[in-house]
Parts: sequence; structure tokens; C-alpha cells
Amino acid sequence: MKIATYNVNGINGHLSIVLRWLEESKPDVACLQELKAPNEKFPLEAIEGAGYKAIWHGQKSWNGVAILTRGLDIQEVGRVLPGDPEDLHSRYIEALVNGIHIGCLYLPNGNPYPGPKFDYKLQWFERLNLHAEALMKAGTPTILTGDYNVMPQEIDVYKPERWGNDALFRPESREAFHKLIGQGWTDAIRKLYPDEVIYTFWDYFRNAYERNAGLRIDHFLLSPNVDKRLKAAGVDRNVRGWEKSSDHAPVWIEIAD
DNA sequence: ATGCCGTGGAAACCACGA
Repeated sequence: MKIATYNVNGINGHLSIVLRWLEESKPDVACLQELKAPNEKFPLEAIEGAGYKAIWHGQKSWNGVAILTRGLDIQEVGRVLPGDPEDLHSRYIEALVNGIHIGCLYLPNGNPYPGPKFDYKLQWFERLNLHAEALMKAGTPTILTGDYNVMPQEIDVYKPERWGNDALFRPESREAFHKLIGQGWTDAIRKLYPDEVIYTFWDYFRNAYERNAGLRIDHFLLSPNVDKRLKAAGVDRNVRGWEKSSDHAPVWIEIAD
């Protein structure tokens, strides 16, 4: 079973890219972030035409998340991250697929640091950690994947010395991620490739992709009972090189059925 | 060190992203 995550940076603006990627990569499950579209503008016909069912939680202009499945039933179990009824951003959706609990998340960027956006990021992270702990304790096989907007280690940053005061690399953000990992989650890419430089995002300008000036911010976190089924993981790096693509590349894992 | 590019929506610029 192949599961992927992809920050599409506008599901309609990049629809042809997303469809081409689905066709070529053929994930059984695809978690999408940054739809940048309200619910009624989700391109369901095109997604169904590609052979996928979908659940989604959109929002006008910003955010928005979706989970797609190919040939598998999908049961939505939540579309908000618990803990703050005043938070109206569409950044989380959760489903049961094939007996696996899948959380698709778009963690706040948090820049500029310091400021209210950074505070919101840390609060959201705290809520995620609480929810993740509950999922872990429930014991269901669980995958928490998406755009975490955090580079966990220096190896995950093109020039770490330049990112010290950025919300994506602040000690507080990295500490929150490491605290989450400390609950027992496995960072799938890092487990299989402990010492490799692997990026999932390249800026649009300064030829960042051509220079490989990237960041690793899209992650797969696996509960122990999914981790033991992990067979492979990777980044569809070439997709980032397609003309008019998102600034992120898709990330995927393969687990035993 | 930097939003230099790109999307979306509203308004002919601005918010936001990482």
C-alpha cells in the first residue's frame, strides 16, 4: 500500500500537475495540503476522473486539506484539530482507510518570528501533540503526515546558519517536533535514510531547485504498529522540476498490506 | 539577508507562503 503527501499550493492552479502526478505515481492514498479553494471549488470531477475518491476540508484563498483514495473505502473521522474552537483554519482532516488512521495536516508556517503567527504555530503544535498522544494511546495503526513546516535537524536545511530565526527552524519549533517524536512516532524518511540530504521543498526563486537549495518539511510519522510494516519511502523529486509545479515535492511511503 | 516567484481574490494592489 502506497501512501503519499503533497502540498499542492493551489489545487486548481496546479490541477494538471496533480493529475499527472497521480497518474504516474499511483498512490493508493494521497494527502493534499494548501488546496487554496473553498469546499465548493474542490475539483471533484477531475479527481474522480483520475480514479480517486476524496474527502476534503477547504477554505477560501488559504489552507485546505484533502485525503484521496484509489480503490479503497475512506471514512472521515474528523476535520478539525481538537483544542481550540476559535481556530477556523482548514489545516487538518482525518480518516480511516484499510484499518489505518490517517491524519493529514498543514501546520502553520509561523513567520515572522517573533509575533502572533509564531505563537499560533506553537499553540497548533501543542494541540497536535495532545491529539497525537491520544491517537497513540488508542493503539490503532496511525499515520500523521503532511506539511509540518519544520526542519527537524540541520541536515534538513540547505544553509542551516541562515535559518536560525526563521519560524521553521526556531528551537521552539524543532523542540515541539522532537517532543512529538518522543511519544514513539517514527520519521519514516529519516529511519530509512539516516544520513542522506533529502529535501521536499525548494523555493520558487533564485533557481533554488536547480541549485538544490531545499528544505525537508513534509514528513511521515508512523505509530509503531505501522512502522514495523514500513517497506520503502521516498520523495518524487522530479515532480518539483515540472513546469509550473508546486514549490513542494510529493513524499511517499510503502507499507506491507 | 532578502518573498527576487507564485496563487488567490479583490481591485488594478494586497495577503500569504517558507
